[in-house]
Amino acid sequence: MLKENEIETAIRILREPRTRMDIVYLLLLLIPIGKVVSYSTLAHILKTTPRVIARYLAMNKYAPLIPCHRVVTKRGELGGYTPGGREMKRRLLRLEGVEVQQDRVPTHVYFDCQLKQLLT
DNA sequence: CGACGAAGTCGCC
DNA sequence: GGCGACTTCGTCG
Repeated sequence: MLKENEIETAIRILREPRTRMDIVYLLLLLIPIGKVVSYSTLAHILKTTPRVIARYLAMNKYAPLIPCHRVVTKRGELGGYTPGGREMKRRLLRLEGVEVQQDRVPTHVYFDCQLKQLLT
């Protein structure tokens, strides 16, 4: 169950995204359960670099309300996760049905192409 | 304002 | 598969 202030935050972001960070959060909400996207693609969409996307996600105080665990490396590695670390990230992904082996995700769970198409 | 450093990526070996 | 260079911008001084 969400806390009241979390709900308020979510609604605020949905109604009026104020920062580039908010935009990233909105994009994350488009990812279906069981799929992932790469830092690289998000960076491409926002015309910035993967490093910056990672920064935005790291600042995400609302995890896992904002599903930043669905963002992984372009080459199939898990990438980081701030509170809880890789352990937590792997667990969250598995809960959503993503098969993770040796901290890597298979290429067929990537949602990158569809996400780009949604935005054209 | 200037400097710092980070949840990545690419090219080279 | 490991290593170094490069990138961008929120935060801190």
